[in-house]
Parts: sequence; structure tokens; C-alpha cells
Amino acid sequence: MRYWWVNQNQTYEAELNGGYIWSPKRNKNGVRNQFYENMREVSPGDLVFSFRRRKIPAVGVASSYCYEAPKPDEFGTAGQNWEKVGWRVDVAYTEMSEPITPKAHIDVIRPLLPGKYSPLQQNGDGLQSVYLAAISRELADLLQQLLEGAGNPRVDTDNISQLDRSDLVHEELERQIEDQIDQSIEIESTEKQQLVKSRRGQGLFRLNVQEYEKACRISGVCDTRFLIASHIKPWRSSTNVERLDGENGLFLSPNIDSLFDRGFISFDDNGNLLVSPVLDTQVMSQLGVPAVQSLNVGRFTSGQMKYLAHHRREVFLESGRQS
DNA sequence: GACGGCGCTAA
DNA sequence: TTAGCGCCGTC
Repeated sequence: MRYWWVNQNQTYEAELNGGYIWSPKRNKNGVRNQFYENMREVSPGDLVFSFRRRKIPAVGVASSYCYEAPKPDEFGTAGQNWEKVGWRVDVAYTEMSEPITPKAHIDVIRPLLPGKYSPLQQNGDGLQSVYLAAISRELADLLQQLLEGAGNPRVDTDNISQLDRSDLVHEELERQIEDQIDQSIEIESTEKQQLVKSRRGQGLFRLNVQEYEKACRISGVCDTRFLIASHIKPWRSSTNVERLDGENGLFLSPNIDSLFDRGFISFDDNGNLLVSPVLDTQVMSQLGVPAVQSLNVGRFTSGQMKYLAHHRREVFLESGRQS
């Protein structure tokens, strides 16, 4: 399990009440930001320390992995220059009745601050450019001691709640897109039907995928009755052309589709399997992904590679990967 | 007056 | 890529 520190000044109320943390995927100028990339490495059960107005007013336990979600409406003007779609992790917060001020304990905290991507300055002040920062177990232990010493209840990872809204959020997002397709006057009704069917991997999209893929790349199952035509670049993020493009698809066994769809696995351009560090290796092998050092699933077309690059950049749950 | 989920920019 | 510095709105 891992430990995180989140600087939430303007959005604290919204994120506390909503039970989540949210970030855009990129800086305003489109550049990768490590504090946003860190969202992709959170696992259920991880501990999250809230930081607001120089204090720690709440401690949370993550209850989901990272998933794509729209910018919360309740942010209002706070996040005006952030993108409309970003990363979200569900978090069960416990408010501290006696918030502590890290700066008051900076002498003991300073030696435990990370050398890079630290959430605090050496003098104990915050850092404007930080959102979600990784901290060590040692620092997390210290913060918990300080919080308990001040009279707060201890928050532990086994306070984990089962609340994971990722399916609901994605369902709502995709339902809105279906409505847009349905109301569009430029699209013919037969194409509308195909676009909606493609969301479930059915219809024309499935036929188009069959031109490129014959079996599940990992399980080897080739009876298409048991395979899901899975979008590489997610349906919700695709253009209408991409939603029906056969090169934007793989035939996958249901278990493998579920792992690929949620970003637990991906592929590089040479066909090597990539496994997210957030995924438990035992679960992975139980779900049918062989626990070998490297697995090559064969060549991809240049079209497939284009979509795979998107999958690695926007779906795969690993921070810091350049591709 | 203090400070930060910034925006630039230097190296 | 990372950290430092200056801006300025908000608490």
C-alpha cells in the first residue's frame, strides 16, 4: 500500500463532501505534470492526507483505482482553467476534529520529505504547484502519530469503504454521448444505430475488428462467441470514425477485456505486454494473465499502434511512462 | 499580510 | 524535466 499527500485548498470542500480527489490530466499548456500523473498509481486502501490552509483537516482511504471523469460541477470557478475531463479517485474521508499544522512540526517532518516532488517546502510552507504527492511510509507514520497525539481518531487502511463510482461515472458519461449522437442531425439513422452498438462491441465495429484480429492476444481463445470486441481508444474518447474503425479494436476474453478496458494492462508498439504496478500480481494470474517476465503478443498494424499510444497515454495506470 | 492545484523561464 | 521567482486573487 502507498501513502499520498493532496493539496486541496480551493477544492477541499467539494472533494470532501463528494468523497473523491480529482485532477486534470495535463497542465494548461498540455504538458505532463507528475502531480497529476500520480493519480494513476493510487490503489484502493491507500492513505491520503489532505492539506488545506496550512493544516491537515482530514485523512482519507482510497476506495477505487484512478478513472477518467468529468470535472466536477461543484468546483465552480475554482478550476476554471482545468480541462473538462480528468482523473478521479474515490476517497472515504475522516475529518480531523483537531487538525495539525505541519509547519509547527517541520523539524521532525523535514528529514522525511521526499527529495523530489515534495509536497512541502523545507520551511514547512506549501507549494503552489503541487497536487497529489507520494510520501514515504515513515512520513505517513509520523503524521498519524502527530494527529493521534493531538486527539484525533486513527484512520487505517482497513476502514476501507466499498464505494467505487467508476462504473456509474463512465455509464453516465457514455449515456450523454449516446444522447448527442441520437440528437445529431448530420448522422443518418443507420449509422447512429451502428455507433450505439459499437459501444458494446457489437454490429459493424465487431465485423471490422474481425478483419484484423482472429483471437484473444493473451488467452488465445479464437471462438468469437466468447470474445469481446474491445475498443483500444475508449468509445467515449473516440470520434465517430474511430468508434467504427476496425484497427481501433482487439478481440479479448472477458477477463482480459476488463483488465485492458480499465487500464491494468496495455501493450507497447512491439507487442510486449505492459502490466500496471497497481495491479496485484496474484489477481492478475488468477484472471488469466501469465505472470512471466515478458510476454509478446505479436505485431500490431500502424493503425493499431496509433490507438495503443493513446491507451498507454490516457488509460494505462502507470505514471511517468513516455510513449 | 500570507499564501497557493499558477505561469514563466532558466539551465 | 525541475525548481525558483514573481503575480495577484482569496482567505
